[in-house]
Amino acid sequence: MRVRFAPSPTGQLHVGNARTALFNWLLARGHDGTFILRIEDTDVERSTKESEASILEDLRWLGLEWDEGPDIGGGHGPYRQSERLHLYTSYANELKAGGHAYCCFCSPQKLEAERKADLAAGRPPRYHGTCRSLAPHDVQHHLDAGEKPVIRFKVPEHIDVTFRDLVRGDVTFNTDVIGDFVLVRSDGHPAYNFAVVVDDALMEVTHVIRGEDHISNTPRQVLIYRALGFAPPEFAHLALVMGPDHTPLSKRHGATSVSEFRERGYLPEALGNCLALIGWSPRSDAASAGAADELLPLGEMARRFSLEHVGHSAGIFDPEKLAWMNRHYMKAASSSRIAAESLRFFQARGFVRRRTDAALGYLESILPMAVGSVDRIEEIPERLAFLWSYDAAVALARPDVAHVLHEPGARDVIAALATAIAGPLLDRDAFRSVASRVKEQTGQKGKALFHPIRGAHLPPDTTVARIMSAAERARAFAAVAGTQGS
RNA sequence: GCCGCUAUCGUCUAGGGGUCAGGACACGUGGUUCUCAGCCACGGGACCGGGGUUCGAAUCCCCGUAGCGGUACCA
Repeated sequence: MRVRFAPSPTGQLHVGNARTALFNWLLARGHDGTFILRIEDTDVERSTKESEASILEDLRWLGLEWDEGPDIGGGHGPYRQSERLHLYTSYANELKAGGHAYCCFCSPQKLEAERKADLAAGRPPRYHGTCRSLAPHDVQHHLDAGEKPVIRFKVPEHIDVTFRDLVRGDVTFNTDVIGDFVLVRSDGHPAYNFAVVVDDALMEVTHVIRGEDHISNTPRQVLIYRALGFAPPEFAHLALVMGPDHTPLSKRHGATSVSEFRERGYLPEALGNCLALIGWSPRSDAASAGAADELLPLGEMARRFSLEHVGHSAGIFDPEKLAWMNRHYMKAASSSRIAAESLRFFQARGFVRRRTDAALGYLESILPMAVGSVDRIEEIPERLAFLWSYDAAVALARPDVAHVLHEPGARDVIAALATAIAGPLLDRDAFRSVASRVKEQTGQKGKALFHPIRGAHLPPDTTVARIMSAAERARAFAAVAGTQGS
């Protein structure tokens, strides 16, 4: 089995594409197959080296290593379409010689006019075939005049083209709705449908797993396979990933690229796991299912992955579920790893100046206070900011704290706390006794008791009690109580 | 417009002619003397609509409807 992920380097790796890459990877790894990375950079206008580099980086970050690709080579290279131009030219000539393709000199303006006319008349807009049967000497005439032709594929008329889709079953299109499409652009670069076929055939790709947006391209590609005498691969089209409003996931919905998620402090295993679950379900035994069945490392997913269990309908990306998974994986990760990952965020906050063993060691020691109560690594410094400075006014200004302090009885608790706490520095046990004294005095318990206590602190952790001086605490709590009185 | 794909809780989904339609996230309630988180328990919550086939349809078929995709010298 040979599968490939073929991004075009025109921007950052989108999570939807990352999911496509993931499914390809899972299938290859689960079947002892080969995962190929191919760069589709035939759109010279939009392709950039920077995009290519960032896509490779993001794939590696996700743990989706490839066996053949532009940076590591392989037996079927080169792996950038821009380096395979001679191949497309050669096969285009073969197609022309075989009567499957022809030169077209129609101007973009003429084509656009035809399109509009078709639409206005309620016909499917398609190429009218003006140059389809141009005599050789006419072609030569245009060429001599310096015109740059495109090469079009001669689509057989009135036939059904059926291909098997491993996710959806047989899909049929009639060629009546397919006009003679462009194989090679006037600048000599191959168009997508042509390049994929040549590459997939030459790279001996056995399973083409890609987004559903390619489903209607597939009959064109099948036609090219046939004309070239190649056996088409198996196809599998994945339903797209949408935003909460059921429109394609885009910037409007927040983060959409893998690098954005990385920058925001998500762990790769969380993103990968979450993406895999959109459209794929590892479970088969519903009765014994539980959360643990969804929390799977890449290897385990690969072992269980199967296209038969891939859904047919579009899925909505759920940030809440990602957050849940990220919390899970942050807790599962070693504190040294989280320390290393969080360092840059502490640096951004100005809490840590440079990366030293001592700094890392310190972070590691304080991390447990935050991990488990934040969704993302990026939020950790915020959570631990009190270690660098404590300001009662700031604490009181927090919306969540203000809310807590308006709960019934909160004021009494704070007032009691302000007096009860004015003792020596608290340790865990001392804090406990203070808490129970306040409890007795106010008659509050549970949330009603601890919410205000925690609210008065910033951030919510007992460690504050050890770090703040008694004077600071008394002042802070008195300030809180005073606020309540006003 | 035309062609194609799709349709189970708010979301991701399991299932698939006879089930109490299962799970996860989120949500609600209670428990947990350090809130939040976590953990535990409990709870509310779904088969797009209409026909047909059948003893029986959420499941099969058809038609609608809706969403998405395509209809490029973008991929």
